[in-house]
Amino acid sequence: MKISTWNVNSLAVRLPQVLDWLAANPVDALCLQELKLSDDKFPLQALQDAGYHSAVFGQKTYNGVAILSRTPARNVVKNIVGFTDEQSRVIAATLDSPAGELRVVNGYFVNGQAPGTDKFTYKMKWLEGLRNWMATELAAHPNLVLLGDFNITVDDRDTYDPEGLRETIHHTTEERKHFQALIVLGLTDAFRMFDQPEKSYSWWDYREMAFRRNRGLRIDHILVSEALKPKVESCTIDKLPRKNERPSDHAPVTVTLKSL
DNA sequence: ATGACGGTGTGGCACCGA
Repeated sequence: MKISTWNVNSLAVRLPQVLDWLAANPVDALCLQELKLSDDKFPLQALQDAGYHSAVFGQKTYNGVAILSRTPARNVVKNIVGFTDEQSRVIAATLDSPAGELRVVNGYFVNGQAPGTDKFTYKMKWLEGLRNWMATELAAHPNLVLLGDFNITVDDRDTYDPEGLRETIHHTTEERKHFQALIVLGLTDAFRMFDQPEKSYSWWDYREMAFRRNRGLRIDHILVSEALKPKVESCTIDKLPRKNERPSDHAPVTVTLKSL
């Protein structure tokens, strides 16, 4: 089973690229973030023609998440249970495979702007709400992946300038503590289960030729539960779509699970 | 460097992302 995450930065603009990518990478599920469109504008038919069901939690202009899957999603939950949120940032669903079921939690984590701002405070509260809810989700679903755009670098390997960006947004001790709180629940960063190329990133600024200079961050993550850990075969970042015309600023990340 | 680029919605720009 292959599950992917991709922040597409507007599905209206990126639909052709998503369809091309799915044709080349027929994954079992693709979790999207930053749809930037309301549910009525979601390209349900085009994705169905490509062989995918869609569970959608859209929002006009900002945010918006969806789970595309080969088999229909069950028990869909929108946003963090127990945390009131005006913004469409989380969608969870259960997917079936011949070998069992998989709970997929897809999140577009809060950006947070800068430490000390209201948006940073919102990010911290949001992360606390997510952690609390994930404890319950994990108890109910042993086979679980939490994936998406975390807007957090885990450590110095995840950033092109660990010194210069120390304690700036996506690099603060406070954000990383919240990430570790998810790890403590029994989740594992699938990407770091394997040897990876140095300077592996999943996001590059559109400005200053950041992609060509590989000045990026690894902020898109796939965390797997304890029960899934022995099944993880690989976890990779696909930089190819970032080389397209009109690319998203993020690259898709894919985990492969054996015997599921 | 309060910049850059690219998205949205609005309206000839402002706001936001990371």
